[in-house]
Amino acid sequence: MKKVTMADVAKLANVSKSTVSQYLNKRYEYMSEETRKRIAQAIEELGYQPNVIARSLKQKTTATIGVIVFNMLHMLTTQVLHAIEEECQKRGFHVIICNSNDDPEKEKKYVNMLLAKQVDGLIVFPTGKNEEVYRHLVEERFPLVFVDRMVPGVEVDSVLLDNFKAAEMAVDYLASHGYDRIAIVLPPLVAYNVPRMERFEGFRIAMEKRGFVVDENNIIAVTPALLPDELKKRFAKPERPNALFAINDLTLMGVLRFVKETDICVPEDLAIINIDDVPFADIYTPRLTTIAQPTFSMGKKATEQLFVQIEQKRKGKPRVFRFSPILKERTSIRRKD
Amino acid sequence: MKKVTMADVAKLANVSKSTVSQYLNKRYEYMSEETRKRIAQAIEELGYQPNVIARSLKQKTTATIGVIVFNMLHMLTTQVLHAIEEECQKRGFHVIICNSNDDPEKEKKYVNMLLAKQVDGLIVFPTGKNEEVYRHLVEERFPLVFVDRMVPGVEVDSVLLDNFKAAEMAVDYLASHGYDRIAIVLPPLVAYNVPRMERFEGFRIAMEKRGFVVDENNIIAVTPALLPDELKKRFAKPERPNALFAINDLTLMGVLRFVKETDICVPEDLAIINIDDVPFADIYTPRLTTIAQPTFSMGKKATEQLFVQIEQKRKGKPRVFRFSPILKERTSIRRKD
DNA sequence: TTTAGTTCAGAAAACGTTTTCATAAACCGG
DNA sequence: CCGGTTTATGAAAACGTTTTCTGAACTAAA
Repeated sequence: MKKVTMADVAKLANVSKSTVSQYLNKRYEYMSEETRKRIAQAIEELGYQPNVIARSLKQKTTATIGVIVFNMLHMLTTQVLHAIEEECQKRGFHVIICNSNDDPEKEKKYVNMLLAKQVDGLIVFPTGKNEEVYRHLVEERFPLVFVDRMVPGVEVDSVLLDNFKAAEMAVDYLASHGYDRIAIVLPPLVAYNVPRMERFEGFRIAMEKRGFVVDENNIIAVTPALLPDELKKRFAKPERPNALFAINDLTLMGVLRFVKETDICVPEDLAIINIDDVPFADIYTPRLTTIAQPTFSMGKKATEQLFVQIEQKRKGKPRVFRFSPILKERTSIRRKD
Repeated sequence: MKKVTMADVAKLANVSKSTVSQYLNKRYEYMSEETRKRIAQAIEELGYQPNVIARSLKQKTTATIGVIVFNMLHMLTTQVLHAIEEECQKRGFHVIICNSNDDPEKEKKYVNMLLAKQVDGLIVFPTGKNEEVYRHLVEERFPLVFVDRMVPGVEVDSVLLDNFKAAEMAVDYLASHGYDRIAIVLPPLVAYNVPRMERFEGFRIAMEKRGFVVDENNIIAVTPALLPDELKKRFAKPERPNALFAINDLTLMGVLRFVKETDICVPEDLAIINIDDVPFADIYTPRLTTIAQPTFSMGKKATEQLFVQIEQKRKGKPRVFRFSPILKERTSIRRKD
């Protein structure tokens, strides 16, 4: 479709391409009112639109960043993405979004494709299983920030929830409301999933600090799909927990499904708290007390941090930004007397 | 960071750039085993990665499409986006995602920026208020498909829910379960929002077909935030509805909030059905009967259709693809005797 | 030996910008 | 009227590819 180029404009306006280029870049210093008019007119007349690709080639900058996420359907992702888009929009940047689907191979492929496409920076929700790839990026001092997860051996600016605090918050809130048999429910622990580990560790430590013992039986680490059954098994055993701490929204769903399939009353028989605010928290019965992540701030921060890297080729040591979780007090926990 | 170019490879391999280019494009026809080896070796040694921007400039194609959505946080958007990404991934294409936030000005700006960036096609969840922009695109025969909404005066391939059928489905399901005072709840009607209009029209027609009269009082058209109050007002009046049809997930939230704030029992006092499946439908009490959109298929179709346009510069008349809604029978409606 | 294909590979011209540098024209004070 | 500034513009070389064309070297047929 688009055919008209700068040369056409130049011809019509009776000036050289250089002059048109100057005009477009608003370098009006030494340009007569007259020429300016003629160029404006020519552009108008031809409906000229500069070709950004050509400009990119010359300038070695594309005003585009890449974002690779490991799960597009996750609420957290959506919300952080939203903030990233908004921040980029402000700066006239575009966002290419890629879904690694938690597959390291795909993630690797995407990193390379995006580099080939000359993106100016990368925000990654890392699978965690591509150490060499990440490391290569930092060696090349390529602008990069991690979100949600971080990767142990790799030093990169990272934006994360303060997972310890979140877990501690959960335990404290439950304990201070009189609950004493707290179980944690989470997907199986794996080393490369840092937040998961941290939440679990935070839980353990907070429990100990409170003088609670963490019964093996009260660590319910199983993939979400199997959760309802696993919980039923647990509740068939003695010393039932009277509170459940679900490590994220997905496990919360498992917990709620379990609750629904049994005749357990929340919060009378069982208190529930979880990390990740969910859209239905307010309309569920009982209203769900949750520990929200400040997703919007996190996305904003990640983008800002990426831009400081882009602008001033990385100065000091990479930093890890920990965001404070936010307790949303509702009614799935009630003072126990 | 990246410095090594085709010229470097050529030098090291002792061949010309042209030959390297041939190699990269796998045009091995007239290339000696020997040269091939040397080039491969040189590429390996230098860690060469082709610059896609340069290629794009020459080839006038970027292997990138743009997607402009009017609401990034909407579930439908997320899911369709997911499908789009997946389809593009298969074809080695990238997706630039832009959020117009239902602001026509932003949408227009984005269209132009994406064109300037030479994307190969555009999938738009249109605001509906940019007729000239859309029209310009179709005049230029630029590959374009609309999703979710369509735009009356503009002929473009569009992927939509069969909204009439969805509304009819709701009415029929309610009616066949013995409900006779059905109210529709929706945001205020506006002409540029086609699905909203269609759902409303579908509702009216289905009601008439069933011999129901649609009482003015049973058209609750108000912005979601005000819904709970508006519903309370309605329920203070006589001839209360015994069933509510919420036109989408957002209005459903309003309805549920209302329910929660009163002592109305679902489904005993009031049946609820809505368009858009929601993630908590299964764990809510009662489990929510919904009319789901086949979001994944819709995203897939949109992408496929875009690619037929990209490949064979649009042949016949644009088509509108209507996707059948899917009734998810749960328990927020129960046979009324 | 010449001729006519083959096989291979390089030179050079695009693609549409930006940017540097040169220089023409106009002005200006003495 | 003359050098020196200032003001305004253009020529041309990049940027890193792809692609077309040309031609060298080799082979096989005449």
